[in-house]
Amino acid sequence: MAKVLTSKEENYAQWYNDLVLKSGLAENSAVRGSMVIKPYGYAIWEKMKAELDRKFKETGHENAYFPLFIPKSFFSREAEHVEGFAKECAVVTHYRLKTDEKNGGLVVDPDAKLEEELIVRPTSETIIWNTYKNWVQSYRDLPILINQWANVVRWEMRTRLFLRTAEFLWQEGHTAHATREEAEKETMQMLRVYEEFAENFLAIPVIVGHKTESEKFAGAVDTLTIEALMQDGKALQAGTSHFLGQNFAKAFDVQFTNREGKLDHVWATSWGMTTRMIGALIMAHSDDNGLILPPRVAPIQVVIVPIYRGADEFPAIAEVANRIKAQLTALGISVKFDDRDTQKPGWKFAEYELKGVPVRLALGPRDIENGNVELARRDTLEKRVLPQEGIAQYIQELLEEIQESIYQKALTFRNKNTHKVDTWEELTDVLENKGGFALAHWDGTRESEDKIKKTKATIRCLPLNPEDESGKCVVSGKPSKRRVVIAKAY
RNA sequence: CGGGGUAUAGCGCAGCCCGGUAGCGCGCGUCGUUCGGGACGACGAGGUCGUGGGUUCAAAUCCCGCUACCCCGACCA
Repeated sequence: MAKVLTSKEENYAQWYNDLVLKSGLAENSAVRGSMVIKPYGYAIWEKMKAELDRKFKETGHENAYFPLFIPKSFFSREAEHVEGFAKECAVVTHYRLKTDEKNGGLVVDPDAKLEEELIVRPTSETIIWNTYKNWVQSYRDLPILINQWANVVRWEMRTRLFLRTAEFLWQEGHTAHATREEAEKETMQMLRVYEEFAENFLAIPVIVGHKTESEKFAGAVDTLTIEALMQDGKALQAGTSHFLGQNFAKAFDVQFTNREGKLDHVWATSWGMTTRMIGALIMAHSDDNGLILPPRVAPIQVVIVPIYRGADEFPAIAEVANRIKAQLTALGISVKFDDRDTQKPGWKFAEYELKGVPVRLALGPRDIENGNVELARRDTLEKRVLPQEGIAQYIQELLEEIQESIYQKALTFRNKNTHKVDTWEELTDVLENKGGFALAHWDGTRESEDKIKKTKATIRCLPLNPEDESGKCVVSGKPSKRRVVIAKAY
């Protein structure tokens, strides 16, 4: 088969880019740093949304929608928050265009300058807290448990499809609580939601933990993260959950009367997951033949490809194909019978491999004669000829097996690429030569962290539930009680 | 914002050094043979060579300006 992708061994970044374009997930748009998410890519996003949304509802949350534009003054109320986002904001300064009388064409009408500039939201904490202020008077109004599905804009210098685009889609949860404990519990609960989603739905094993002081979200007291390992040995932050303390409540003056009749500021959290997760999905599982999608997130779980010579051979094949399709559909499995006569079987095989469809069935005259069907697994590329009888049931179980097998493969990869290191030399060896996660002792100081950052790697997280183990910081040699995760990251 | 590069058909590129009226592969259309791993043949359609100026009998090609995009840094979900 003619390779359409660059090999990932040869050039991982090129492989990734090729794969996104050729599998039909997305393409670069005419707008700098933005992308067009094509129907197939969007279908994956919709499946992710549906699953997460279900989990959010289960945990008591509701969806709402807040404005795209945020007045600049809102933005500047929380000092760290401004600091963190100021350098990457798109700003609306005017509201009208006019015809240029000298040269023709359109120009911004200087008379239409806004009194106060509007920021295109890079995240919605400020506009939301400005709104919540009016919703909260008493402890009886709490908690507020709201999520929003939206687009946000961050004017990044360099962009990459799905991983870092100027505009991206995400969900952002923003909750308000009467007590610190409750807000902390919420932060942890949502982190666990993401963890479960990544591992069980996307089959991506993740390490959960706290960000360091310097890596946490601008304006947060504590940032929790899920960190995934990609096949090139780089880490990817795949979801975050922040405990915001009373920072935003104080900045936006959100107070309530508690049970004791005293005024207090509310406690806040925010948490988010983005279309970057699609990038993670691609880089965690796929190979040189294309995407490998875990069945739970695959928009098409089974494709049926007919093989026939003359048009007279087709009806008998179509009859069996449609029967199998109906049986699978009845089991809740999404099936496509690709009966186009404009592409040939070999072309279709390659195309669905590129698109990562977990199971492919091929039906030809030979199979019709023998009552068989050829089944091919995308993840292992293994092919088997099986009886048509009972095939739907078999596939239902097989899809579960594939889901698990993809997860196990990713887990094995991560374990193989996670190295305990005890000296600076061992750390730099992992970062420069081996790739993957380095587990190292760190003394907890900013100085040591900065020294680690000089290697272009970062402390990805301080894992939850670490094994207590005393050791010495790989930078300073000072005593440390536990290991942290260090890696180069996207 | 610093360094480098690119702009020629829907996509990927050659042509530029050495000026002479635009080419290749893929894709696309029609017809025929094919169809169990990205088929083959024949014919055909498709380009103001990013943009503005200059040099010249003549500019995709040489010179100057502008714009956009890409890559490497700093920043980031």
